[in-house]
Amino acid sequence: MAETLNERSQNILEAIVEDYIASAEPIGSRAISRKHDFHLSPASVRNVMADLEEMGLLCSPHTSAGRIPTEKGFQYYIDTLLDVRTLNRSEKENLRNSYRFQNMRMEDIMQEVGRVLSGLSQYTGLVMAPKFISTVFRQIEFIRLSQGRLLMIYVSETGLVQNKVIEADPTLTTSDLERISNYLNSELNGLSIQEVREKLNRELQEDRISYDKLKEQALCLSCAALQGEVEDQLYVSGASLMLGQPEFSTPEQMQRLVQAFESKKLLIELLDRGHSAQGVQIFVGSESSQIDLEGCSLITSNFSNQKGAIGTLGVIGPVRMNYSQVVPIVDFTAQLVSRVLDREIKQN
Amino acid sequence: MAETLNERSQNILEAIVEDYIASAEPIGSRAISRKHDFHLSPASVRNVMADLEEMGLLCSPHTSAGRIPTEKGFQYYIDTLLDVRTLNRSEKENLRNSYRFQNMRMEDIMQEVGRVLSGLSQYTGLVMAPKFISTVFRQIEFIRLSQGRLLMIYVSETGLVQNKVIEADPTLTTSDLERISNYLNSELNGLSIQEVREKLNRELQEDRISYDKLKEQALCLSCAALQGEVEDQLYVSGASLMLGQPEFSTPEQMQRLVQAFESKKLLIELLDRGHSAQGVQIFVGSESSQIDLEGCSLITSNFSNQKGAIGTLGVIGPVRMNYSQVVPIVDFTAQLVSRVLDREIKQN
DNA sequence: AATTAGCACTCATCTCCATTGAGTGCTAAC
DNA sequence: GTTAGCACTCAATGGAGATGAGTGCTAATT
Repeated sequence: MAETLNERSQNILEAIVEDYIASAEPIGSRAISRKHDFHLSPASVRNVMADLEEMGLLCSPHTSAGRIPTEKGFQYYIDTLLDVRTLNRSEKENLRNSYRFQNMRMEDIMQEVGRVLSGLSQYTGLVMAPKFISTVFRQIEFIRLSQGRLLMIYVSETGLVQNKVIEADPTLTTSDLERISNYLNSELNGLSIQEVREKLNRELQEDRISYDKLKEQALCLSCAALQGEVEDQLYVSGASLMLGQPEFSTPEQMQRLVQAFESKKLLIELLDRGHSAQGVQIFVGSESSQIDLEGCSLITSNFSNQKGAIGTLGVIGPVRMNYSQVVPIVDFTAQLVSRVLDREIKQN
Repeated sequence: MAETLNERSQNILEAIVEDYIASAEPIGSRAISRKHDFHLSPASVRNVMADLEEMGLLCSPHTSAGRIPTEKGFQYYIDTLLDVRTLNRSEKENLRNSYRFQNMRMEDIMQEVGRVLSGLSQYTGLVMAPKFISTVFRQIEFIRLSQGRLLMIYVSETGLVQNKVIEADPTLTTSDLERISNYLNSELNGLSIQEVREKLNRELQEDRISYDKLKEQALCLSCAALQGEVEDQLYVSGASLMLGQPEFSTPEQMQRLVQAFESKKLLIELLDRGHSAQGVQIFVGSESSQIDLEGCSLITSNFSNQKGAIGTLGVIGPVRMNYSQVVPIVDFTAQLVSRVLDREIKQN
C-alpha cells in the first residue's frame, strides 16, 4: 500500500473496481475506454492496467479475460478512493422509518436490526448484542428449579435479559433467595459488570472474617452467577442473500458459507476484532484469515449506550460488495441503535 | 394406498426404496436381481417394476435409467414395510450419553438437542421449545425500563424464561411492582397459562365493582403480560448437512432451502401440524405442501413434562432419508427430553 | 402360465474437435 | 506519450460420435 498512484491510474483503478462491483465480471480495457470519458484509447488503458497488475492491485483470471481487482486492490480503493458520503436528511429519515422498535425486547431489537441491515444491503446482516461484561447491573433474581439448582435471571440497565442455571446450597429457602436478591439489587445497582466483579472479589477477600450470614450467601451466589463467561448472542439475517452472489454460486462454496454462518463462533470472533474501535470498520477478504469465509468482506460498527453496553453490528458480503452504499447504512444504524438503547434506561 | 401388493412386489419395492435411500441413484432391474436373492431374473424384476410404476409407486427419470420411488412409494414403504425397530439397551445408553444437559438453561437444552439430532442423523435437527400457552406458571417479575414501559419476565415450571415489554401506568412505583408480582406469584403459582387466562378473565368481569386497588393493578398488568401471542422458539441445527444431500445439490435448490430454514415461520407451521399427536410422526414430501420445502420429509415427536408443557422436536431431511435409522433416534430423544423437563420441576 | 433369454431401442453422459469472440501484449506509426 | 494494427491466447459454446446402462417386447423355456 506504500505506493502512490498518479491520478490517471487512480481513476482507472476506481473505474475498474466500481464496474466490477456492479457487474461481478472481469473488466476489459475497451469497456473502460468507452464508458468513462478519460479520453484514452483501449491501448493506453491496457498500459495502465498492466502497471496496476504489476503492483498487485489487479489480476486477470486468464489471458483473454479482462482484469479484476485483487483484495489488495479493494483495500487500496477503500483506503484512498472510497468517498463515504453521509446520508442526507431524507435518507436518514427513511432508514429511521425502516426500523420498528416500539415495545420490543432487546432480542427483538437485535433481530430487527439484522433484518433491516440485510434487507437494505442485500447482503447478510450481523448483530452481536451487548456483551454481558459490558453491561450495567440493573436487577438479579433467583428462582429455585430442582433441589440445589437455581435459575439466575439478570437484567441489565438496557433491558438485556440473561439467565443461567447455577448450583447452590440446597438449604436456601425461597425467602432466603428473596432477601439475597434484594440485598444484591441494592448493593450492585448501577455498577458495570466489570465493577461488580471487582467489588465481589474485594469483598470476598475482606469477608473471610465476617459473620454476616446473608452477605456471605449473597456473595457466594452472585459469584456463581456473575463470574463465569457468558456466551455472546449473535443474530444472523439474510444468509440466503449471500448465496445469490455470483462468487458463491457453486455448491461447495454455498455449503462452506452456510457452515460458517451456522457456527456462530467464527462470526463472533470476527466481530470481536473491531470491538474496541470507534466508527465504521472494514475488513477485506483474506484479512479475515478464516478459510471458511474466504472471499468475504465485513463492514462493522459498534453501538453502545451512555453507560457502556457495547455491541457490534454490521454486514458481511462478498469482497466485491458495494462499500459506498453499505458503509453509511451501517454507520447510521449503529448511531440509531445507540440512541434506542439509551431510551431504555430507567428515567428516575 | 388402497391396493395391496403381493409379497414379491412388496419385497422388490422395499429393496428399491432401501437401495435408493443408500445410493440416491435410480435402481435398475439388474442390480435388484443380483444384490438381493429373490431368485428372479432381471426380466421378471422388470415386469414387477412396470406394475409398480403403473400403480404410481415408482417412476423413471427417463427411459434408460432405473426406477426411483415416488413420494407415494415412500409413503407406502413407511406405512407398511418400514419396521421401526426400537433401540437396544446399549444404543439407548449411547444416545443418552450424547446429550449433555447438566446445568443448562432451557435454551441450551433445546439447542443441544438440535445439535445432537442433526449430528446423529446427518440431516437437519429441529426443536421447538414448549409453547408458552402450554407451560405452567412459576413466577413473574416486572422491571421498570423507561417511564411507562415495563419489562415482564415470566418463568415457567420447567425453567423456560420468556420476557416481553409492556406499557403500563407510569405512576406505578417500584414497590407497587414488587407487591403486584408477589400477589400474582402466590395467586397463579402452579396454574397452566390456559388456566391463568381463564382466571384473569373471570376476575376481570367480577371485579368491575371491587375497590381493591392492588388487585386491580395486578389484573391489569398481568393481562398485558400474559394475554398476547408469544412467538414460538425454534432451533435449527445442521442446515448445512442438508446441502450435502445430492437432491439439493444445485445452487437454486440450496438457496431455496436456506431461505426456507431462515424464515422459521414455515418450519414452525410444519411442526405445529403434529403438535397434538402422540409418538413419532412422519410427513413425506409434498404432503408438506410448501413449495420451499419440496423434496423434504419430516420426522417429529412431541415431548412434554407431566404438567403439560409441550414442545416438538424432529429431523428434516430429503424424502429419501433413512427412516429406519432416524425414527428411533427421534422417538427416544423425545422421551429423554420429557424426562429432563420433569427433572427441572421444583421438588417441594 | 410363469419365467427368462435375446434383442432392438432409448437416451443421458462423455469426449473430441472446431468455431467464436473477447481481451491481451507487442510493435511500429503518429 | 498515445494509439492503430495485428498476432496470439483461451474460456465458452455447440455439434458429432461413441459409450453404456437400462428398458420393453417377443419368443423360447420350464
